[in-house]
Amino acid sequence: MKSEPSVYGIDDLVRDRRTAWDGVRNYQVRNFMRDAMRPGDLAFFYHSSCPEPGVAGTVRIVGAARPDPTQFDPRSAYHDPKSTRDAPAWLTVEVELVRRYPRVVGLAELRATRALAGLAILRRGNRLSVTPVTAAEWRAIEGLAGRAAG
DNA sequence: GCCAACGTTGGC
DNA sequence: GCCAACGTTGGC
Repeated sequence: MKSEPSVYGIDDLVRDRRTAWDGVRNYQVRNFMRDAMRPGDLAFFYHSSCPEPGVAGTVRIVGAARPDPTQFDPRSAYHDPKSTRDAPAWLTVEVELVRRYPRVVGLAELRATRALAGLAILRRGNRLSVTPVTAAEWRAIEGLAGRAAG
């Protein structure tokens, strides 16, 4: 799950412990949250569009997808005037912090790891803010996170 | 700031 | 339904 740390980063989640993953305005990602994510599932927290892009930690999904309240809020940057409460266009899931990594596992390191050659987020042109991770990819990244940099 | 890539929009 | 224009994303 990608987020820009200048908007909401892992340190914000350390403070909040849990948060609504709101503001998703992409249909593929909405469907993924609705159909593929389940309470108890684990996910990586990825920092994007920042000086040090990479995996910053892990989170757990703690609730089923529900309508994203920000779509109804005219004051929100995520307001969607076309969406109605009868037929909400956008969903959010709740996540809680599992672990903040001692260091960010950087993009270059991810790319240099053979076990991550197929990682969705590394694919050219990938723009989805939520993408699937295989069990093997999960283990590989956790392994990198537990290792000293270099 | 640049650029590639992709999703969305809207005219036809 | 096609497709060009446009907006957004995200690494560099």
